[in-house]
Amino acid sequence: MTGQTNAERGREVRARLLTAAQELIGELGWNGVSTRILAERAEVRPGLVHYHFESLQALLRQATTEAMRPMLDDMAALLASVPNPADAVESLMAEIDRYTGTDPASLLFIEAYLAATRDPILRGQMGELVTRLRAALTEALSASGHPSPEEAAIVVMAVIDGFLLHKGLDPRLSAIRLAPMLRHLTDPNGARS
Amino acid sequence: MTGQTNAERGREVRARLLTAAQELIGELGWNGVSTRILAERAEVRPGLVHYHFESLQALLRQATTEAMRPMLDDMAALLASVPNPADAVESLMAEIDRYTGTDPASLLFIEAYLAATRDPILRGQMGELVTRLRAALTEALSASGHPSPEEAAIVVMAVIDGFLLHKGLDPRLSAIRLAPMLRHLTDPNGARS
DNA sequence: GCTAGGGTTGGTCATTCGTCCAAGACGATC
DNA sequence: GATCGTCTTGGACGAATGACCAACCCTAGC
Repeated sequence: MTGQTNAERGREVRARLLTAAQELIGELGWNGVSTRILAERAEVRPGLVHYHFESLQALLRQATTEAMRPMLDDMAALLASVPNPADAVESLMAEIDRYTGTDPASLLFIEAYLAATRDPILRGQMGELVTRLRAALTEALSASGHPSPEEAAIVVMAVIDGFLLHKGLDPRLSAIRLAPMLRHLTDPNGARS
Repeated sequence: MTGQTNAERGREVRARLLTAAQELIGELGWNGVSTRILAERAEVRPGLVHYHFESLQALLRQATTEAMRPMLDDMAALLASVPNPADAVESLMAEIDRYTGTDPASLLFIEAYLAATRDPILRGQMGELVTRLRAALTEALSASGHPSPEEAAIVVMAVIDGFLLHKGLDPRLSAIRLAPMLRHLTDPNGARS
């Protein structure tokens, strides 16, 4: 049918399985994703799962990190594109309002945090990603003259994930409404004791 | 052996199953708790699970709300016991440092948020509990003259859960270090734009 | 003393699970 | 056009799952 080579089809199956996993982790939960459901969503035979991946856990791990990395990289890029990190945080909050807290993308992140507490390998990979973004935010806050950049970075990152958690329970919550408070927190002139 | 009446033993079995569920949800994840593992932890025969509870989901729901309610009530009581809500928030942050983010108690909460996005009944019950605490915090902040009490309450609650999420990834994180920032956020004199 | 009813037991039911594997299919290389 | 390596298929394996049930135990109340 299509002029695909043998190896190309293999790569595509890999990709389909990974994106299917990214969707299903959010929809069914980390432990709710089975090899057969995964294969069905990817429109692939169940046997292929263990041909392309060492185990189901390994597949879920890879799907998670491959979903998180570009997202966090985008945030870091946003941070580097504006002179004042407080502006980056504000546009980040606006971005967050496009998620409901019950969509697969949001839930994938939360599920990943939980799975990381039970999977040392995943914990290492995620820890590196998250720590790197937090370090970038700390750096930016420090450069803008913030008196306690590391603490502010921790708070901002905690607010983002915690807010999504709560928005899943109450969809009426709005992130952009919190922007003034966070600006206050991240602005060098506002966070003095 | 013991002078237990028939109904007393039934009540005890119920209680044992509920506390076992509270432990296991955090240890294995919401979907990782099975009737047999649950019964084993509670030192009870597997058949009793479906005698005392309508379904496994119903058991997990009840275990979750019964664990959350006293915890949130304690927070509300702490809030009511001091004149300045900023003081309550600070001692709350000190309390949080007693959790590692990987202990069953912390993880039970996070798992519950996730499960609530897939179980409308649980969502309703948890939503009520969380909304009530947030309302109490909003009220207290408002009474202390905070310019935007609701937003500050949302941020504080998000920070708490989000911080636990991140602490699971990086145990070195310290909550009490964030106290000055949150005091700034919750103090009526510090949060003016 | 006897009976009614809540509590308990041990087991069964059909499904689903993760993992594995022999056999076949396919495209690239010589 | 034969051969090689990669990819794919369909099925199998033992183990675990949620739910259910008839039979049994025990105590409270008559």
